[in-house]
Amino acid sequence: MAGLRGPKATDTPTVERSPRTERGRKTRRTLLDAAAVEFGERGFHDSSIVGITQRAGVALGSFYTYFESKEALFRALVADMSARVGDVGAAAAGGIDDVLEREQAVTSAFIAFATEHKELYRIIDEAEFVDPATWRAHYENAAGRIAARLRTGAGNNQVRSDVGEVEAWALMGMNVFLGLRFGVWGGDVGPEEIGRRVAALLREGLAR
Amino acid sequence: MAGLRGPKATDTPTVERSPRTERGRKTRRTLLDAAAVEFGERGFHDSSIVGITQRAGVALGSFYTYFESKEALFRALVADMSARVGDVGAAAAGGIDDVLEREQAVTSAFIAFATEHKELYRIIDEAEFVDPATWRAHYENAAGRIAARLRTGAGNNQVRSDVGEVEAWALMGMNVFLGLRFGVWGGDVGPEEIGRRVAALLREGLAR
Amino acid sequence: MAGLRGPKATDTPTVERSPRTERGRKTRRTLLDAAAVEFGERGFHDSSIVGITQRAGVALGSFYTYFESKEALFRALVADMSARVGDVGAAAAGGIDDVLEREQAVTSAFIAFATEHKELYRIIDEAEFVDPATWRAHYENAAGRIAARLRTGAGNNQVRSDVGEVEAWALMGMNVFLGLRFGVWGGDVGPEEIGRRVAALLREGLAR
Amino acid sequence: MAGLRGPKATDTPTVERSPRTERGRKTRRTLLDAAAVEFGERGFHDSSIVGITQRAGVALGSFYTYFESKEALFRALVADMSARVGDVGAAAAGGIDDVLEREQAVTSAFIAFATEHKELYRIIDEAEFVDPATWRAHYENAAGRIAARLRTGAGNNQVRSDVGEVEAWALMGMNVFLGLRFGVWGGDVGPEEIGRRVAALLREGLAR
DNA sequence: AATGAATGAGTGTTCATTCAT
DNA sequence: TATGAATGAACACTCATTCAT
Repeated sequence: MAGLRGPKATDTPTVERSPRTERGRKTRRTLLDAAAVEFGERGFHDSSIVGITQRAGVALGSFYTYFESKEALFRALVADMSARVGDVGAAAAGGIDDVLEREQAVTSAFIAFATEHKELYRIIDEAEFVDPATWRAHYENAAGRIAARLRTGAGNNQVRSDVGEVEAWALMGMNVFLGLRFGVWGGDVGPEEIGRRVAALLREGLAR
Repeated sequence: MAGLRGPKATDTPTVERSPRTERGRKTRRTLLDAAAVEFGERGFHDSSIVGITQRAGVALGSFYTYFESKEALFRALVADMSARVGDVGAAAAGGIDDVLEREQAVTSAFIAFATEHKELYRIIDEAEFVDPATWRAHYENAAGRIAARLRTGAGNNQVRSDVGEVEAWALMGMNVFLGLRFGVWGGDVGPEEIGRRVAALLREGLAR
Repeated sequence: MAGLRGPKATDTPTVERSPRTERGRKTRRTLLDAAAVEFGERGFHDSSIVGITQRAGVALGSFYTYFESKEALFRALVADMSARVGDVGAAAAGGIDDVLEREQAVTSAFIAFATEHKELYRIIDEAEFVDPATWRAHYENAAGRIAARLRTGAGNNQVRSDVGEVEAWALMGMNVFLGLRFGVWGGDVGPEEIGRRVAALLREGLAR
Repeated sequence: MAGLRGPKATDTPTVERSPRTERGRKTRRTLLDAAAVEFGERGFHDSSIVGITQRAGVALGSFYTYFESKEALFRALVADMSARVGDVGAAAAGGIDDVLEREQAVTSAFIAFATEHKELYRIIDEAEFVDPATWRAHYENAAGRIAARLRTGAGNNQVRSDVGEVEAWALMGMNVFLGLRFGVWGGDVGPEEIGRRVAALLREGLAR
């Protein structure tokens, strides 16, 4: 990422900055949580390290004991969020055999998660600009997981045999936008209802 | 938006600084085009006015003859993109009576447009952070147009009578993500095929 | 040079920052002079850009209109000083045929120059740490010029035929240290007298 | 020296923090050696306490058990180097009665020492900026020792009676620059040969 | 309209030093 | 003595914006 301010970077090899004591682990966690709030509220560029450390009740300099840079912190947060979203989906899907029921459960769970974590979108979305590679990987992985779930169904003769990557991306797009509209922004339609409607769409389309 | 730099910001409401002469109109256009490229390549924050004016072959100071601020320029670009996307949809939909055929045409047209304008997403997506109100309005409008199109169909008894906002957002999500995956990123599936598959999904769902 | 503070450097290619207007040229000169004083008084690391611009009566940001970095400014200054020392020597040597008379003139002129420009040593000496390549080149060039002058004499049978690089460096060392002791630090022995004594040493050694 | 960072600096006069145990003495030595390498490689300002303690395999905090500050450590190193250079000269001069033979021996020994200790110059030279008083004292002492040696010769009628401080500084300058050029930088002329040539210069000058 | 020099608030990062354990 | 987490002052550098010409 270009355009950062300040003088040259040193050649010093990047040393792992993992805390060695329990106290250290706690401080690192505090910083991560404060950062999630700050980034969620103000976005990456309008967030500042001072702001984050003040929120965390930690000295400015302590930040660099735990993270290499503002970007590195952001990346850590994106990875965290990405993994949590994946977990939510996996948990919701677990143990359901019917493809469409399964997707209904995943959609509902995801909407619920977005409702609870309004900062999710601000962080994942901004990764497009701050850490494009990770951002792209996030969606490719998610689409891959959806495709895999659908394929399981295809093997079982539950969905049309030509269902593939296009449908996976379509389904992901639905979930993401419904999560934005009815999760993050809020509204009168709840996660359950959204799940049901997506499932209906997948089951029979929109046609009368 | 916080975090702006530089001398006092005026509170004067943004009046379009419209050029009076032909030469002026040309300069303004040059700047807009340069900005689209710069923002598309580097994002809002890593783009600079100097960069844009250099690309445009215009003196730094001249920028402020045409735009009130960096943000104002960005807003102009977002509005432009947003309108063009709307136009593309309207043009594609025009004159088609069958709901699903119509959506198929819109999807194909949109994917084709995204393929041609890779900077589209970088600009619309970043509006979430630079100009959230406009960004939200962009999607609300788009969803509204989709809902209206579907409703036309509902009135005609072509789609289920309970199809509403949820389905509109779902459809918009599909289009957006398919445009990203198969338009911007590129791939072996063309706009026509994508349109056909979305239409199939809308027509009969995924179930066998 | 490692260890500078601040974020990453941009990839932006180094554009020449030469002033295009007369006003600009004047500002650049003001900055250079202020820098010579600041670096001379406090050394490179304890000098600050704010300090330099304040001395120059110029805004902080203006600095970067003329110099790429603190280091670049320092390099410019070293080059300037180095060239001036060379000029002083050349001017003093010009037109004198006798080798030893010539060196006497150079030594006197150099001591006088050092007396007038106390910041000379602080700047050249610190280049060893800030810009080692230039620093080394400075001395290699100076030694080369001395060797050339002596060789002229050797060709004329004025000095021993085995006089070479070793003697050039020895002579340079004398001049530098005498310039420090009797020029910069000051004292009761003037440039003329120093020149005479060095010439005496070169003419007949120290032996009785 | 200005520009120090970190929490309040004590004004307590520098008391040597001498280790009480054998283990402590060893740690202190390790730190000194690591510092000589680090300062030699990177210079004072680009060296860091973390870097030094890491090289030494010692915890950061332990540093302050042995040295009051980064500067105090540097001063200790300068003093050490300065003393060693003096010892080398004294050892080389010991027992030689003839003035010029004696200086020849000193020069050769010094060049050899510089060849072996490339960090010598980086440390002494940087003292000009970090600890100017010590730096000046170092050269004044060295010049004083040379003057004393020459005076012994003058008393013995071996050198001209007017030989004094100027000649001492001239000789010191030769040695220092020859040590840099042929010792630290290296080259094809060895210490012995350098000594011989300096002696020749002192004995009869350069004139044919 | 055009030019480009001038302005200065803002911020990421470094690192010597302190201190609780 | 040893450890390593915590502290915060200091500073180089960026760039949107203004303004004299």
